[in-house]
Amino acid sequence: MKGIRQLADHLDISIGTVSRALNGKADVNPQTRKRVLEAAEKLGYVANQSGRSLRKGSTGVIGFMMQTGPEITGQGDTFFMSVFDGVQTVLARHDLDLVALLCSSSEDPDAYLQRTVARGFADAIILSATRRNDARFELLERHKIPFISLGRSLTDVGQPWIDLDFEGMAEAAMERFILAGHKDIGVIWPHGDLNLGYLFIERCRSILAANGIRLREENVFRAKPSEAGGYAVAKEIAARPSRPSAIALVNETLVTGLYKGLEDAGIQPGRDIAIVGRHSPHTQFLSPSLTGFSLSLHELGIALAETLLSVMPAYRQSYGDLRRRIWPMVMIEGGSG
Amino acid sequence: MKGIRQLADHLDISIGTVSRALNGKADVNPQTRKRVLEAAEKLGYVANQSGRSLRKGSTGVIGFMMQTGPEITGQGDTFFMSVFDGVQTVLARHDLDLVALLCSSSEDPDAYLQRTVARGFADAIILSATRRNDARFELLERHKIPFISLGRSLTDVGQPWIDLDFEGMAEAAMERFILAGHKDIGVIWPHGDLNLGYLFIERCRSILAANGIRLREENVFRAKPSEAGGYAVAKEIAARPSRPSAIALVNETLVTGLYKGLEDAGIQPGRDIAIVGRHSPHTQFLSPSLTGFSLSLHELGIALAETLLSVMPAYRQSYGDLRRRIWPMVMIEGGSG
DNA sequence: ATAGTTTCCGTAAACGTTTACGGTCGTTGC
DNA sequence: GCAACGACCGTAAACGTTTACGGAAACTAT
Repeated sequence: MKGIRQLADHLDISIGTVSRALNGKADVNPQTRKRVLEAAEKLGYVANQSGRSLRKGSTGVIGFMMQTGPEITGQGDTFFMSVFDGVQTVLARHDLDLVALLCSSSEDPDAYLQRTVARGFADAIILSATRRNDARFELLERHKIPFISLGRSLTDVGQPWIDLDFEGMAEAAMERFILAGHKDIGVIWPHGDLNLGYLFIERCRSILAANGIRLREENVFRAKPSEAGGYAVAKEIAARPSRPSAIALVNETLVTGLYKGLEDAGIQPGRDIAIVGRHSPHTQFLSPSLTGFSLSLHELGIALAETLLSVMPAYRQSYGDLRRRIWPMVMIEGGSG
Repeated sequence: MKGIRQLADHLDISIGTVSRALNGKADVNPQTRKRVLEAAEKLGYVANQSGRSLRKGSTGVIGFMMQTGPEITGQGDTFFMSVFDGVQTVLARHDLDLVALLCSSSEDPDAYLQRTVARGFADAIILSATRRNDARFELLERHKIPFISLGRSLTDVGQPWIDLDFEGMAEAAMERFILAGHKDIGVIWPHGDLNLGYLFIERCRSILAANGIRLREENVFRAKPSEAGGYAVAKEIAARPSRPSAIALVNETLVTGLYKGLEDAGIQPGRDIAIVGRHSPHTQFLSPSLTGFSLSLHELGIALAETLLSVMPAYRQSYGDLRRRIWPMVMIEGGSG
């Protein structure tokens, strides 16, 4: 089945009527509509995307931009797959499709985004891996394409965002450490320019300061957001003449490597060093069990989708004024700290 | 910058010339081409995707279909992100973009694919999570859209594929077990209808049979491809009056849960039960270290891209006749079996 | 100087839709 | 019996590109 032309010829009616029938417009005889629908189904006709979006000016696809490569910046990828699933449950109700816009690790994210939005590929976009200063925000604002971000940035063009409560996490972790009597506290700061790292570190620093404790610079460990990164930090800690008695981290992939590295050095998590981190499917079987923060990724996805729709003119009225949300996480107590 | 029309008016030349200049056609004055290119750059003009692909009949995008949801079917975690990165290094050379076509776990994969290909969304498609019998193959064949698959299927329409060497893995694992004197051997078969499970199990069975050992049915454990799935298998094993002395598995996400579950039951991997599995970033810090199979995901991605291009008419001549490949994995000896 | 050739550029058609507009026919209201 | 109206459908323009075609210069060869 080539196009609407063939379908119309086959039914011996005009393409206008066929189009109207297919799109559920009002002024078409119920009976002819039925004929059209059945024929389309039988012949497997689906409207060509290019023609349709050329005419309508919209594509019906929502893009979720993410970076590829062996090190997922900031999150693991079961993370995204679960979030996507939540996003789609909402989008499907509006006949919108979600695709992942994959930016190669060897390409500049800003240039990539520039290219794909100028091409008119997606009607709206969800950004992830937001950086401290993120030029993508201004780019999308300039192009007037609706978007939201998973994560805040210092760059602010007024768009809504949802961000995990890294600051609340920092507070809870630090207070827990302080209450337990720790004086020498360390923090792992994932490599890269992701804003979440800054948010976390700065809040840790201020909470400690408020309690008369100084976060010493040598206790701020930079690490790649991967198992190997966590392992490297453990080695570094082990090599210190004096090591922190507690450590907090924000990236869920680091923690397994960290555990292993510490154990290899004879340092037992929970006994010799307290650890507070993030939960993921990979952390559930650590021993001692991890004290960490957890959230429902599916629900996060739903919230992202709803927030995005709230900034899309065509859907704005159905969804209220969802602006910015700090997404809460719950702490699950374990034996690690 | 709206369209080519505005750009042409701004330069005071015709849109035809602008288009030719932009697309690197021969008959355009080098000087005007320079002018056009510079103006396009300055004004941020990029050709509209819908108009372009409507006219050309091709979109310049390659789709990689995958399922979303908390359980990545068949592969874990950073697997796909690394593969994508490899794919993109090749595609970028041809100005092709890769997007992930995300099929929600609540949607039928066949229907999803039907919809997206009929819409003319992508020029070519890479399929993953291939099932034992996979109707998607016939669908794409019928629509005459170039595609390959990561994984074989009983359904065969002649398209190229690349598949990990699960059978070689089965052979190596079984022979290793046999050589070590194991008589009671178990296998973990991931849930679902993925073909790789069948390939693995059947080859295990035949190798054992050739050595006079019968794979007992109660030693074939079905498990979800997740950490929790591995843990559940361990519990099941532990509950047995007599348990297998060796176990092989094909999914890399299972193994951490399996380790943990066994240890919780006082069964030590490597000492009380031999384990052979798959390597991934998450398995690198297990102790005892895993005896498992490993591969370069980046190179796999490159191979996938080249194979796909070899079935696309526009690129066929640049890439030879890449047909079907069993992708080798290397075994890394560890302490687990 | 003329014919032939090359270089460059403009014109217009085509790709597959959607939709504003207008037209036909039958029905209703007076 | 006529006007007004509603229900339905066909026509054609428009969306932003690419590209086949032809034509106007400028250049070359005779």
